[in-house]
Amino acid sequence: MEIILSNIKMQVNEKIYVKDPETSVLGKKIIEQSIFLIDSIGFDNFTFKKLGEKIGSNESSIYRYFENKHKLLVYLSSWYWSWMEYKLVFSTTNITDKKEKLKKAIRIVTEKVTNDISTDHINEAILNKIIIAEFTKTLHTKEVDEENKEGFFLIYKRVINRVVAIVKEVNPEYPFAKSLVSTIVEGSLHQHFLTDHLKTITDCNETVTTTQFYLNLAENVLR
Amino acid sequence: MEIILSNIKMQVNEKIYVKDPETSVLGKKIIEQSIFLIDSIGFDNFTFKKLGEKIGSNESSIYRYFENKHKLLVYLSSWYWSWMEYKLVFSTTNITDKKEKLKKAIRIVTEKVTNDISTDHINEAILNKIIIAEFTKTLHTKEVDEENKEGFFLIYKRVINRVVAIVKEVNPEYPFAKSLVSTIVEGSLHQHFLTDHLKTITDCNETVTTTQFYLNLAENVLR
DNA sequence: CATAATTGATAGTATTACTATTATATTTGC
DNA sequence: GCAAATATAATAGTAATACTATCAATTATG
Repeated sequence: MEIILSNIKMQVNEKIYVKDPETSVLGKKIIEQSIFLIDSIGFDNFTFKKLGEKIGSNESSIYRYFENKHKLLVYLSSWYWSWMEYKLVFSTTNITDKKEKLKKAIRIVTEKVTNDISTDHINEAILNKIIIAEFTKTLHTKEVDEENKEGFFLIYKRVINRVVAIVKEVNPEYPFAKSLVSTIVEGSLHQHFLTDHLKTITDCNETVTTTQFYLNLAENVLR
Repeated sequence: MEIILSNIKMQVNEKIYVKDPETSVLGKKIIEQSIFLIDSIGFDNFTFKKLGEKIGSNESSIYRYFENKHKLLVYLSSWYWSWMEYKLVFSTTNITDKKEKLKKAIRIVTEKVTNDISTDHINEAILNKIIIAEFTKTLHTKEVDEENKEGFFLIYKRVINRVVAIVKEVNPEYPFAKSLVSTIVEGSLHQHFLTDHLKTITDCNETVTTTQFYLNLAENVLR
């Protein structure tokens, strides 16, 4: 994974940013450091002013890249799902056994990310922590419908539908493929969150993983 | 349901509010109208000033009931889950068949709420809409752990664990009862959200319901 | 009816979420 | 290598948010 992705640019919808952060040093610094800052203080407490101080730049310079912090979070999320799609496609294409293919796909989308150093300025492990803690906020706004029309969530939906296609190969008769996969993808983020914060309502931990739970679930549902 | 609950006060943790809104006319007005206002403009755009204008009261008066809008949302959520617990207990206690009991429980926690007029000043159908759109925000904060220690999410966790107990009656061998139920409860809110906003990644709609999907899921997983 | 408690009105602070302007630095194209 | 274009920094300013404090007016209760 490390070597393969190092030179590939993740595709992110142009409407999400004012100026593409990948095209300049400052832009990359904004992305790199916003990940650390959001992880440490939480998205609600995160402001462009604080980020500016952290990277030694002016608040107004950051506004030239992103309209507001919500769009920045949408950008980070899009990047994450784009990266996830890559991992998914790359590690499932050559598997001929349908069940094995699905197992691999579920592993990819439900496993916690540990240090994958595939890209220079983005720490995927910490970005994964942000997605677990904050991704839901990109969707739960009054503007979802408009932003969905603009294509802000396209990559996320594409990841889901790629897994749906694999599910349908395994069991074409199962009538809830989409709901099953969206439940697995969103649910695994939730289970990771519960493992970290509300342990009394989850069975997942370091030994029994979220991935095991969903592998078992999918197998039972699709047999 | 209507008659039974009309005189029962939902239990909400005292630490959530400054002054119990159930003890005064203004308090009840705050609860009643905040539900309508959050539903119409969204929680992110909701402010105590706007609520004050709506109910013809001063902003500062609202602060005497709730420290901030986050606590108000936690209050509404607690009330909701307390009400859900009531419905759950009431409609499952006399069912002797274990599988039927579980089916009923899943129906209760996954069905969309349509006009249940059990309480005078709280519109449960609209509160259910708020829970679908905003409940996740009560958990996804930097203060989750402290608030969890204070008992802010006790009722929610209790609802989950009541269903877990029923699951264990049906199949004591199944090793992921907690994760299954937390996935169903949280996942059903998510599926309702997808039905409303991201239809391409769900199978649930008016004819094929979220409830049917989860009934099918639970049956397959626990057989 | 007096006292206590509640609510309303006003004012004020710090922070957030921006926008606009201008000066300075850095790139790039010729 | 220099001029022109572009990017960034610094400063200032506005409106809204998220409160807190004070005091007067109203309402409840013993």
